[in-house]
Amino acid sequence: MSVQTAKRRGRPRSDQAHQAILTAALEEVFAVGFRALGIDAIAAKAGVGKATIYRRWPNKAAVVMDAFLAEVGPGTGFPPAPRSLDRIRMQMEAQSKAFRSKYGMLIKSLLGEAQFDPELAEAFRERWIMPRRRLAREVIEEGIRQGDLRDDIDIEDAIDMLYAPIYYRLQIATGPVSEKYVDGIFGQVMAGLRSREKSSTARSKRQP
Amino acid sequence: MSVQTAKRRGRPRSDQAHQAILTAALEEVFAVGFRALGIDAIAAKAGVGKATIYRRWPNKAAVVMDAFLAEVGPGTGFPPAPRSLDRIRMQMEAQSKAFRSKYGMLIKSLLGEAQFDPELAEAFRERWIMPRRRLAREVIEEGIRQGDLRDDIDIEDAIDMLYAPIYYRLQIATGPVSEKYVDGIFGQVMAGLRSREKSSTARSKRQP
Amino acid sequence: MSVQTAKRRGRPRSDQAHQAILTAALEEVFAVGFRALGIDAIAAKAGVGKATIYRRWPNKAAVVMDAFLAEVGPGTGFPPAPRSLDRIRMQMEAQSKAFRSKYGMLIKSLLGEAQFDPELAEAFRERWIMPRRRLAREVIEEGIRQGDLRDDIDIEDAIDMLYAPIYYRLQIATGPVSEKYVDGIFGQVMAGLRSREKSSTARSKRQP
Amino acid sequence: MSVQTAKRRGRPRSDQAHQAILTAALEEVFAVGFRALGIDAIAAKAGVGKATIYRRWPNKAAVVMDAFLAEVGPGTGFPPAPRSLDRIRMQMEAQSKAFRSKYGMLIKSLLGEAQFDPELAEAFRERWIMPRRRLAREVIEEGIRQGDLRDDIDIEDAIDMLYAPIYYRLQIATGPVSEKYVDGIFGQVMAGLRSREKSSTARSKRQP
DNA sequence: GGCTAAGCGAGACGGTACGTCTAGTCTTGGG
DNA sequence: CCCAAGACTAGACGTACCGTCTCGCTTAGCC
Repeated sequence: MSVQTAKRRGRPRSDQAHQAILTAALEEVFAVGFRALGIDAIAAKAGVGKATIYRRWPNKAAVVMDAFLAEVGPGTGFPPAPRSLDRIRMQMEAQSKAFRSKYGMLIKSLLGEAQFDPELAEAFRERWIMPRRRLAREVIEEGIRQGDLRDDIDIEDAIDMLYAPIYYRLQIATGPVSEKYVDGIFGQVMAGLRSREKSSTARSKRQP
Repeated sequence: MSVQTAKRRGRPRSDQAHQAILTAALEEVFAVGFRALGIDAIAAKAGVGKATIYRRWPNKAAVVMDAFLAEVGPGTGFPPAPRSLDRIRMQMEAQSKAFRSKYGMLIKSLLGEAQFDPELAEAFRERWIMPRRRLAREVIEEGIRQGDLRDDIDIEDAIDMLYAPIYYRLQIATGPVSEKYVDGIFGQVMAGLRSREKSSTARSKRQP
Repeated sequence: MSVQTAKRRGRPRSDQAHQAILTAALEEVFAVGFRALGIDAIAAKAGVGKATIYRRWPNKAAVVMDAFLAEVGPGTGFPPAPRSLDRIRMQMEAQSKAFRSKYGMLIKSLLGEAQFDPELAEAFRERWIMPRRRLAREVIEEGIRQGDLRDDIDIEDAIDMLYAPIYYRLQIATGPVSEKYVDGIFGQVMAGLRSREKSSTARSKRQP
Repeated sequence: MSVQTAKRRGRPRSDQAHQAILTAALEEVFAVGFRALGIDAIAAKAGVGKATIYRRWPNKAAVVMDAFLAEVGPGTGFPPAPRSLDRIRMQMEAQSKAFRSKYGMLIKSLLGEAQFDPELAEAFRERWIMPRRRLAREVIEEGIRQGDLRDDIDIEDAIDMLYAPIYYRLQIATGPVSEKYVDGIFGQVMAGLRSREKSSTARSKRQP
């Protein structure tokens, strides 16, 4: 509120240029890959001076990060499901599906690059990882309230167990991030998190 | 057979240069970080021509990979423990301890870089990840034989659930890779993998 | 006629801004030199928008040219002297003195820049060089009338011989533009221009 | 002699690249002019990396200076003439002819640029100006020995009077650097430098 | 002992991207 | 129509690093 109240003087920044840059960045990164991507190429394709890019972002990783988030949106909401456990599984499957798509390469690249760029790392964490973790946390808390999950579990740890393997496979490629894999992880983790009294019902869902 | 048997003609490669390069690479990478590291700097510090490096490694990532592995050794063996579950936990704790040390940054960097370099990715997988997975697999199989773990679990998935969170936190830094964290993950995962029977009928599991 | 008579519409140009720009330009050029001088810096120091500068001058050279001329005035008139030859010498010495002052650098810079900028070259010639040449021409013509100088000399060539060496030394620095130097040039050139007859028959020269 | 005795180690600099750069620089400067000339263009045309240029010259002016001198050679020697005065005139005419050629623009540019670049200024003075001044000095001294010129003249001043006007016209363009102009200057200056006893002979040479 | 092959340190090479800079133009809201 | 502010396109600049190459030299095995 207070930040922009003092009306900025001078020519305002062009939203059109902003959008053109993000679009060009995304096209380029899909065309040539993250490493081969050059700021000059983005500027040329966007019909923009390099200075206009550097005025807004510190480096190409930040541009691509913004372009990526502008494309995939803030949080890929989930349709409600009767069983909260189903919602978790659906969430994981949606995530893994994104990883298998062309955006998987982008996430790989951004996470890889983030290992060398603390600011990018923070942006990746706060703008990509955390929104999804918060979603997951809500669903898990709902599962606890519904009695499907034990009430003594560590939710953060639970989220890690569910989602870390997906990132692990994306990055290390010990195997595909297939739907089958995700279901397997989900099932095994749930075996440890599920309430004793309901375990028979829950278990039968996927393998009747 | 023929490669090394037929004594190479000409001047043999200098082991001294080899070692100097690895040492210099490690010192440099700790001094300035992986990204800022340059082949020229390694060559200069090692008192070696650049060509001597390129004759042996394709790029700096490969050099650092070798230097790293030469330093940390092949597999950090584990002292046997009476309970196989204890061995798994000890193994995880040892791994996380390495991640917290100065080598954590190296692993972060190598895994990050591997996202852009398929050859490095394969080297990282085959020379760092897989040896440790094989170790883990042995211990888990032992746990199954001892009846501590159910015999219907997917061992690969189990390894992922145990170790992926450690890499996840190393890279995404949603929290520290502390001993407490590792124990928490271990406990929750084991809650789902452990045999229901109190390990008394362990021997009978393989012949139902 | 129409340009200024028909009262310009809209807000009139600010004389204050005009002066601020010239002052700022001169200060800057003395502070950082002509090459390092930037339009942005002038605008900032003058508290003026860049457009206000470009609305009045085509480039920085023109600004500095104007600032320079506004400072040194149109023509540095000379006090009359009994002997016209003395007036020429005095004029040369005054010129060389200006060259040794801080304005020398400005003249050097403007003349240097003029080699790349035809408009600046013309401005420099018409507004700096020519007024001084005309002054010199008058004095020489007076010398001829007085019989001190031969009446068959080429006045333009004479001016060149007298003044060119000063510019030559300013630019090429084969030696200082000292008073002694100027006197030497004056003396040698005069040796060739002076009337053979000891100025007694001066009046008779125009009717041979 | 001593400088290069300690045989340089490493790969020697390529004379071929050196030559290609100078040739390209000259072609480019004639094609687009000094100001519009870019290091990138030279590098591209020469088939050379930019670093190779910057390794040898500090900036484009230095490159063009070298290219220019390599083209016009060290000193444009003069054919001997019976009369030393004739040799001076011939020398001046040769110089002015060069100024009228395509090299005139180069000299203009280099001298203009030299006003902003002390190193270039020194190079221009020592490698272009001074060799020609030394030639002129020799001829003038010969003229004195032969008795054509007075023996009390200041030779440096005499050279300035003869040559400065040519540079003056080149730069300020108060008129063309024509042969007629040069002859005029020569004549008038000589009128002041010539020995009295021989003046009748010398004068009749050009206007019999 | 001479020959040939390969390795060695040094450092120049072509190439490419970077991020900075300046110029000159354009777009705001306000006078 | 002018003003200050500041964003805009365009493109040169000089740096840095990469991975290759070319020197003269050294170190080995083989003839």
